[in-house]
Amino acid sequence: MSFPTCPAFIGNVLIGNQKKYIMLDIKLIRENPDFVIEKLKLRNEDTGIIEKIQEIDKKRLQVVQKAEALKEMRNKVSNEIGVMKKNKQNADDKIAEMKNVSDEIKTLDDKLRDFETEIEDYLYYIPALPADGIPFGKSAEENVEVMVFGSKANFNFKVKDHIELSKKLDILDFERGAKISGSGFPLYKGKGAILERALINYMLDTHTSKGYCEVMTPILVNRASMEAAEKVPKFEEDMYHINLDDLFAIPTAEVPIINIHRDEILKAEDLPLKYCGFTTCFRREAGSYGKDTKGFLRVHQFNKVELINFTTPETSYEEMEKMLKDACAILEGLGIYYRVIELCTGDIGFSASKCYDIEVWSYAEDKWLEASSVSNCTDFQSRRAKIRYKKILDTGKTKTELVHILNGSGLATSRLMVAMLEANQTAEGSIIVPEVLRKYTGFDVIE
RNA sequence: AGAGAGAUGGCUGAGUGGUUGAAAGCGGCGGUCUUGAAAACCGUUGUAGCCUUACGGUUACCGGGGGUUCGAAUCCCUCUCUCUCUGCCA
Repeated sequence: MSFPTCPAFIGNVLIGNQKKYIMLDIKLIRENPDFVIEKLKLRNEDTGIIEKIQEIDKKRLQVVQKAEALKEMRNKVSNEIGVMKKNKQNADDKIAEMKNVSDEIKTLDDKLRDFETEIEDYLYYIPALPADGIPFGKSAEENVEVMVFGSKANFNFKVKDHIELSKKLDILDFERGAKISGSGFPLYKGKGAILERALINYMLDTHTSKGYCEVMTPILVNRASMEAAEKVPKFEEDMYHINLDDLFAIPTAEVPIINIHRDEILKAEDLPLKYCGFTTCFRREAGSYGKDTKGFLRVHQFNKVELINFTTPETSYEEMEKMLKDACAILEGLGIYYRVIELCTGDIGFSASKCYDIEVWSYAEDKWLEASSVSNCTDFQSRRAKIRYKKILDTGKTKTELVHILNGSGLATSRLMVAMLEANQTAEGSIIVPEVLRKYTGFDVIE
């Protein structure tokens, strides 16, 4: 999904959110602010927010120390009171004294909570720091093409777009989908529905054969899961939401799959932990205006196979390359002309440190369409979702450390369907089914 | 959906206001014994902050949040989840 760019820091305007969202490690800001500022500059972020955080953090620490010293006294004296009472001694003086101390502690704790909320509210607007070596750039125009697979086909007839093709073959019905639910809710029919099912099965079989554990997850999730996956409240208006039960329709399987291990400590020997899962995905696409809205190009409901990898910090970038290959393998199997681009610092998603996009060629639109996004979110999501693992140190001791989380679409069927229908059309307007799908469809051609 | 019961360390499970961060057992780790292993015995064994060069000290955590109290695993409120019975249902 696309993330809006981080809003600039403007005084207290952004403050006041009650929720707690720790995204960037406060320790990193505490210990190495220059590094953080340097990295944020690459993302064209206002870095004034860092100094503000440091300032509050200092005040916070003073309050913490004062409160803890008082608590130490309270604990000691309270124990003494207990002993005195046991010995039938009068402890009224001490109790009165401790009452005052307790009140003071309460005041300090309130203050502390305010500081922490304030810090977290600032942190909430700081995106993940870009990884080393990411191409610098301000916008999507400065993304870098990494590789191209295949070559553009030459058609000796005028190519039809996927809408025209599917209408003629009666495999997709956007009008009736709109009647049932609204625009952007496609209806698959006959061989169209079978082709969709074939694609999903082909993708799942391919991934599971490479060691991904297939999961079938809930597609309505609670608020806590959405928060852990960094989707809410920042993108709340992009979600379908069921008020009565406070449940969200997932925008991607990334949400439920990441939440499989929320608040868990994983075993080091289980990493990398790889999942693939098919789900239907729902996106309100609020504010996407009229851009790319034809047919399948932008829909509210679509099907997607998602790849998720929980791994160690040492191996996450290596694993990312593997995940990219796994996603590419699907397109290569289908014989689709595609390219991989590496997103520049100005275009990477909010929670990612590095991101590749896979784009498929649309002959009708005469342009590349984004079909997949493979991201390394490092510890950004795991910090909020509290997903850690026991790291075994050289000394033999263990240390609990945040895992790195990678996600990649492998892939969404809608854009893929656009590219596939267009690329496999014949002069007569029928569709040749790619070889790898035939064992799933049971037919070779749609005509 | 209604009625009842419950949620404690890696696991089982004690603990109902005062040195309880938490008995006991299991498991894990280290050791003694053994040619080796088992058994037995002895010791050790949670996480996260903060202070300290270190030794160490200290705070918080018994499902989540809030409250009462000098003091809460223990009392009160609230939320979530689990189990049993009843109802409904693909």
